[in-house]
Amino acid sequence: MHLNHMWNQLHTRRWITLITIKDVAQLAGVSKATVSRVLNNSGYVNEATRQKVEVVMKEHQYIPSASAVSLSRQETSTIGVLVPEIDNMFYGDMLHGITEVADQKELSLIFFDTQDNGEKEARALRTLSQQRVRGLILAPAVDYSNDAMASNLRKQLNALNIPLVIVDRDSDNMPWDGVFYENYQSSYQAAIELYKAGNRRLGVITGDLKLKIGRDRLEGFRQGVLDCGLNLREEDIFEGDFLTPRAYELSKAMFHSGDWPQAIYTSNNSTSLGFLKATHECGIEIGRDIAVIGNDRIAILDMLGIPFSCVYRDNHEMGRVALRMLLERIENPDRPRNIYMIPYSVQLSGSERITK
Amino acid sequence: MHLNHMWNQLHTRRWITLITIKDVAQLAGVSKATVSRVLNNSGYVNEATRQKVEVVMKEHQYIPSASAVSLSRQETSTIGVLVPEIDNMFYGDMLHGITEVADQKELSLIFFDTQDNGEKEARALRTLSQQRVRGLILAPAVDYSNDAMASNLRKQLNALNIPLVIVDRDSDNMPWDGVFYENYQSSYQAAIELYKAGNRRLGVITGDLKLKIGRDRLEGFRQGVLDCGLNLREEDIFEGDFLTPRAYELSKAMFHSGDWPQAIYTSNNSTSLGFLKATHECGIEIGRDIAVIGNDRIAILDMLGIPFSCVYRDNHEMGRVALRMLLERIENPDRPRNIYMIPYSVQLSGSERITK
DNA sequence: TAAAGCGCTGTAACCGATTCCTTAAAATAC
DNA sequence: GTATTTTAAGGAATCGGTTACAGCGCTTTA
Repeated sequence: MHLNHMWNQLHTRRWITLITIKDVAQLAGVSKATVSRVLNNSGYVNEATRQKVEVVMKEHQYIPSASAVSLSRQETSTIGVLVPEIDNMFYGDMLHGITEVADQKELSLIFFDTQDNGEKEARALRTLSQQRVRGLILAPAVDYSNDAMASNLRKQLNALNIPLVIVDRDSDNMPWDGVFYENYQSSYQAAIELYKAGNRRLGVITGDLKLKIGRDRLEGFRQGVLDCGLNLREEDIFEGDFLTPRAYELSKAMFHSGDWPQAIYTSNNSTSLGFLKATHECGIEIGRDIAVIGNDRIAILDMLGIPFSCVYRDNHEMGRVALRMLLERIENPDRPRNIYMIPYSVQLSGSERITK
Repeated sequence: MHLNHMWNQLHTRRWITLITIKDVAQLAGVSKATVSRVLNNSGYVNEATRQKVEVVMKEHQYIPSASAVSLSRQETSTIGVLVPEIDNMFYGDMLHGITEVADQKELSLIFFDTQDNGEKEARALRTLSQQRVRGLILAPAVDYSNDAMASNLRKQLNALNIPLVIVDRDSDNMPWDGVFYENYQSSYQAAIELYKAGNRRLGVITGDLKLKIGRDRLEGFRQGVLDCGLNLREEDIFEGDFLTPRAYELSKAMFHSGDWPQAIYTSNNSTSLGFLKATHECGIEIGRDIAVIGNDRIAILDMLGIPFSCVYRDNHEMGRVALRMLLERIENPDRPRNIYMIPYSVQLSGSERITK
C-alpha cells in the first residue's frame, strides 16, 4: 500500500515496477527463500512466519512474475493453440472446449491463427518455441505428409520436440497424438443416407484434396456410393477447397450447366454455405430440384428450421479431448502414440430427399 | 546438430534441454554478450564474428528463451485478450482482426474466454498480471460501473496499471481507452427504419440491461420510437440477456399471447437467432405476421438469401482498431484517453416491412 | 608524440524467481 | 544430560538472457 503509493509518485503514469519477492521478503523480515516456500507451500515454514508473509503479500498485492518462475523452474504453464481460421465457427467451438479445460487446470493459452498459410504456421511455431510452451494443440494448415512446406514444418516440429496433439486434420505417418474425426466413415455414411433417401445419381463438392481430410472424405463417400451399387461419375465430383467462395462458384457453374446430380454431398460447413448460397441465387429448391447432405452441422440452420441433413461431430468435445490428451502426454511423455476418433452423428432433416 | 544428437541420446523422449546463449557463445568462441549483440543487432560486432555466431545459431537451431528475455528486459511481447464467449461469431471475427495486427507486429496473444462470468474474469486478470502482458484487450463480462463485482474488478484493473483497451462493452466513467459501437444511434436508427417501413407499433427484445450496452440499445431505440411520434408500450419491451435461449422463450411467449407488435427490434445476433427460432416454431412468417430488424449482421442469413434487416458494424475492423489503439497507448502512455466509435451500417432486406 | 576516439569484445551485475545446502534451534530419544 | 532427529530459515547458486562498463589495439588529431 505504502510502497505502491511511493512508486506512483515517482514515475506517474509509467509502467509500475511491481513488487518483487525481494521486496516482500524485506517487508516481512524474512529471506526470499522463505517467501518462496510460502508461495509454493513447499518445505518447512513456521505458522507465524507464514502469516506474516501472507499479510505482506496481500497488502501489497504481490503477484509473482511468470517469466521468473518459468526461467527458474525450467517450464512454463502455457499451452500453444494453433488453428487455421478462427472466424470459422468450427474452430470457435473447439477453442471454447479447449479454454474450458485450460481454465480448470490453470493453464494459459497462447493463440495463433495461421489463416491456412504454411508460412504463418512456421512463424507461429518459432514463436511458440521461444515461449517454451508446455505443449501444443495444432490444427495444421497444410498436409504434413504431402505439402511442399511439409518437410520443413515436420523438421521444425521434431526440433521443438514438444508434447503435441494434432486436431481435426490428420496426415499420414505422423508420430504425434491426435484427435480426429471419422472422416472416411462419416462420408461413407453420407452416401448411404443419400441412397436410402432414394437418390441414384450422387455428387460431391470436395474439400481441399491436398489435405488428407479432404481425400478421406471424398474416398469414403466414393466407397459408399460404390457399395450402394452406383457409380460416382467424374463430372459429379466438384473439386473444392473447404472454403465458401469456391464451393459457391462450383455450385453455380453446376446449376448453370443445366445438368446435375440428384443429390450432393458437401464436404464441410463452409462448402455447405457456398452451395446453399448458390441454390438460393439460382432459384434451385432443395427437396425439389436437388437433395443435399453436408459434413458439419450448421447450428443456425436448425434454429431457423431450415432442413439441412448432415453428418457431424461435437466440436466442443473435440477441443476438450484434445487438451486432456495433451495433458496426459505431458504427464507421461513415454506412453505410446494416442489417437482418439470423435464419433460422428447423423442428423436427417429431409434435405437428403427429393419429395416434390 | 552434433549437440542435439548427444542430448537425444542422453535423455531420450524427455524434454530436450534446448541450446542456450552460453552454448552458442562457447561453440562460436565468443562471449554471451557478443552473441546477444548479434541476436539483437545492437552495438558493435565485427562482420566476421557476426557470421561465425550466426552459423552456430543456425546449425544448432538456437531459439532464445522468451522468459529469459522478458525477465532481463523487464517487458514481454505478449498481449492479453479477454472475451466473454468465443463461440459467438462476433468474437471470432474480432479475434481474427486482432490476430491480423498481432501477426504484423510480431506479438503473441494470451487468450481467455470468461464465459460471461465475473469471477473467471478476475482470475484471468490475475493470470495476465503474472504474465506481465504488455497490454490488454478486454471485452468485459460485467458492467464496470454497476455490477456487484465491478468495484473489485476495477480495483484489480487499476492495480494492474497496464495499457488497456476496452472493446464492445462500454461502462460509465471508465478511465480506459475503448473501441465501441454507436449503440444508441444504431438502435435509434433501427426504430426510424421500422417506422419508415410503415410499422406503427414497435417492440424490442432487449439485451442484458445490467450492461450499459444493453441499456444504450434500449434507450436509443426508445428515443427513436418517440421521435417518430409513437410511444413504446411497456408490454412491448421484452427484457432479454443477449443470449439465444432467453430471446427464444420471450418470443415464444409473445407469440402464444396472440398479441404482439407489428415490428420487433432484436438487440444482438444471439437475440435475433432466438427470435427467428421462435417465429419458425410458432409458424409466424416474417413479412406477413411481423417485421424485424436486428442489431448485428448474421452473415449466413445473407448467404441463404433469408431477408434479415439489421444495423451493424464491422467486427473484424473492431479487432484491428483495438489492437492498434492498444499499441499507441503502449508507445505513449501519457496521451489522453482515446475512444473510437465504430460507425454503424444499415442493411435493409425487406424483413423490416410487412408486405403481405 | 601524446591524447583522444573508434571499433570490438569480454567481465560482471542484474532481472525475479527456485532450490540445494548449511546452520541453528527446538523437539525427541536414549 | 547428551545424541539424534525434526523444524525453521537464510545464503548462495542458478535459470538464460541484457547491458553498463572496462579494456585493448588501432587510427586520427592537436
